[in-house]
Amino acid sequence: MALPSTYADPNCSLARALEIVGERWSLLIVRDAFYGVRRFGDFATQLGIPRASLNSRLKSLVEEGVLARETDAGGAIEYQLTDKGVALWPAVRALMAWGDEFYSPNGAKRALRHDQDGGPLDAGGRCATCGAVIPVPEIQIAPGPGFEASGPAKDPVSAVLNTPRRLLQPI
Amino acid sequence: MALPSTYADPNCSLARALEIVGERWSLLIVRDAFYGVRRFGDFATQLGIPRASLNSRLKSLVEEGVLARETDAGGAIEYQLTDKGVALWPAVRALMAWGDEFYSPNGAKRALRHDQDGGPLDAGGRCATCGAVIPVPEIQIAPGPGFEASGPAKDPVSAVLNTPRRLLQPI
DNA sequence: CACCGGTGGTTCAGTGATTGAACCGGAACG
DNA sequence: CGTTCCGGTTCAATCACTGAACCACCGGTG
Repeated sequence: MALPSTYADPNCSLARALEIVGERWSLLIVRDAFYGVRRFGDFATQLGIPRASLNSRLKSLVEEGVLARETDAGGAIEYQLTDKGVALWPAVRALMAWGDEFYSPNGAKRALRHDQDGGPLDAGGRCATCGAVIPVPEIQIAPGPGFEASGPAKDPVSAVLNTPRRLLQPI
Repeated sequence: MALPSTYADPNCSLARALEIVGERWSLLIVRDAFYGVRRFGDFATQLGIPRASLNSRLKSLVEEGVLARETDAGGAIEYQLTDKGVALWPAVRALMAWGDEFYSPNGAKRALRHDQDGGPLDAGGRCATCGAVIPVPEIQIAPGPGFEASGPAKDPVSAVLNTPRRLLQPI
């Protein structure tokens, strides 16, 4: 989306939201951030996105306050979801659910569970066991019935990502 | 998004979903379809989208089965949401809610209610009065507290759209 | 200090998509 | 007939994305 002329409609929050996360790659970067990816190089290899595009997207996501760019103890740069970024989870989940429903005949590619009690999450993000809406850090993600294993993982990062783990847990 | 090389990741339903509705304008077209817009010209003036782009998007959405292109009794062409298109509602609602939360300080720009009993809908699409998850055709949409009236409506279509009405109800 | 690998980031030409404005053609109307 | 409405197309100009090579910094190591 062009920065100069945007979607314009001042009374549509969807248009506003899409100005931020509607560009190519943006939501996939956010998804990876939910999965625990934090490093520039990991985003690049994981998504297969050109480094120039990745840099531009990270920059705009940081500007908009969806991601925070931080230097960790070892001096390495880390991109982490802010609260505003984490608030995108329902949208990400809804789109994933739609993709699962219409393009994954064998069931969800990723199964979501409540990490505390193991209950599966319904379409609304509610745990079937305890009935509560589960906060993001307590959500466990694992390969689901529709997952298609493509041989042993190519790179170490996706190997880790295809293992059951909690959202936001750093790699 | 390019048709040739896509997001690739075969195990991510988000990537799959974004291949369909992730292109510029696509989700806004779907939103307008929820609002009841059905005609080519109405989409064009309502969204301010170039007609060539609109045509290309409508074509791909029809190909993907999100919209259906039909000729009505009077011979006019109408684009309507299919069941698959209507299934995008939770994603659209989630993104609208995110936009409202972070970019509309005075509250939601559009208020959602259960048409049957007038109960407001929560973030999960549940009616506060009857407690049920409300099906799309029973959802009423109206200007909310964050709505910014910009003088009398310019064109008759947006005039109608800024009036309380049910989703999917043709203009 | 010279060298080295890892990592975040930049540059740049080539390609493809988006834009806006003008144009096309059929159908309904007078 | 001439006009208007409407879905759709054409086209040049612009803009964004891509891929591959390159750069700069940093912390070791010899």
